[in-house]
Amino acid sequence: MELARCAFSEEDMTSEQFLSVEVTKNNASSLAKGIRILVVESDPTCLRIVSKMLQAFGYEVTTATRATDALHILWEKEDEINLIMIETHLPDMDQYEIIGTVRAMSSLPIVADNNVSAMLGWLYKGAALYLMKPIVKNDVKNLWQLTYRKKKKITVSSVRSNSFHAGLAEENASSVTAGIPSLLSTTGQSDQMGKRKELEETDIDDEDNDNLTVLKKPELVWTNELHNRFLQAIRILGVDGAHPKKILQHMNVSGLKKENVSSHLQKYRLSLKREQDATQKTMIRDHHPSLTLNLQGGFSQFTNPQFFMAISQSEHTNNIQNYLCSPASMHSLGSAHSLTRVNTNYDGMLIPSYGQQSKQLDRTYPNCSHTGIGTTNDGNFASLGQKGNHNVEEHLNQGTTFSNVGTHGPTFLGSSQQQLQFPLLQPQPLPEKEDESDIPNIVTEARNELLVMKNEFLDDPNNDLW
DNA sequence: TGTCCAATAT
DNA sequence: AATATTGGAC
Repeated sequence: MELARCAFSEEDMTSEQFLSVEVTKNNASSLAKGIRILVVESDPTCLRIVSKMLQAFGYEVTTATRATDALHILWEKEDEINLIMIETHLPDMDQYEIIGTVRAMSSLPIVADNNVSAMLGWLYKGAALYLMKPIVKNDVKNLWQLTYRKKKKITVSSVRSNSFHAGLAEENASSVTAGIPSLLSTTGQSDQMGKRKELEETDIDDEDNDNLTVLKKPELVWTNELHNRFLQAIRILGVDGAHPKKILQHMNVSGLKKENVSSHLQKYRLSLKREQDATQKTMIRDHHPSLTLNLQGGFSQFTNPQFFMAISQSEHTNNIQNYLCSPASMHSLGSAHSLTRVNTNYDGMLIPSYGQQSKQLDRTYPNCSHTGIGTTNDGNFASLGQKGNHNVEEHLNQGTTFSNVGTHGPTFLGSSQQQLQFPLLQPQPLPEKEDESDIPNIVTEARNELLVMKNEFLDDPNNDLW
């Protein structure tokens, strides 16, 4: 199940077991989708292994076993390729000749691999990244990031799994990150850990050593606000008509995806069923089988502890957690994602709202709503389809229809970071100016940065996840 | 094609 | 436990 380590070393190469590893889609990163890598590798077995490894992450692969083939492919269809991965010592061409040629033909990022001997030379000649054999999965996991930097100068970076961090840290520091130190300290442990780990882990297989938080997008948290909307939608649609798509529409929450609803719905139905069963048993036991019916069409969910529970403290905590933990760590390659922002809102929310009484919570919401950074203003982003890339918090659209339903002002969607800003559907009287003045420059900076980043990073239509 | 949903993965 | 993802049925 687990994607096995793939290796180039001689021992490993002979072990066919690597080739029999089952690759499931769960292993694949959606970020890698649509990215085609030209793999140039003289050893067929290596080629096979690497291809498989790449594909496991969702990359598309084009292969070549000779330098000449590679050049040919590059010549013919460079536009279909997003990245070149190339063995440094190909039999049919001098190593520096080939990188020189490739570099001259194309500006695609080059990832080289082999032993340490050629590393400096290749980096100097323009390789974006140098991987040491044996290559492990983490080496390859985030290659997609390189493809988003076409327009930038190629940063020299090197070696092994940590290479992403190593090479790119500088850039980060210089640009965006600088303004927002506090945040990074929360999220960006990886930079500091780097050196320590390097010493200890050296060559040991780094299992799932995910410093690369990068790929993980925070889970949606079904806050009570969200859940209430969900319930309300079901109430309106009726139990039978309540399908994910419609529920989604009725909930009218920006950034919420159908999958989110589906998943929640599944859980919801389970809970319904559980309760139904329970009641049935009770009835049977009590010899009142006829009463069983009521539950089906009714709103029995309200009696279910899981789904009824109106308010809990957890919501606030979750929101906050999502914020602080969310991948500011994107630092690996892009500058942009370091922008996670901290708002006075959240600080404010954090402390007081933890009371056990529900009413208190209600009161805290209005606060958030106007302190909140709320919306992303650029409508452009909607065009990104499902993958918005905002670091800007999103808030619930205030459903005009349901505003009476226990909703007290806008709520922030838990996993704001990579959520798309859907066009706002309802009147949104935002005191934007107020917001901006409340929030220090950081936010403004962040917004600007966001724009920059949008161009650099998000322009790519293949961008799948953010 | 897209939606839905049960099963399964994380 | 909660949420996300997958793959098959429609």
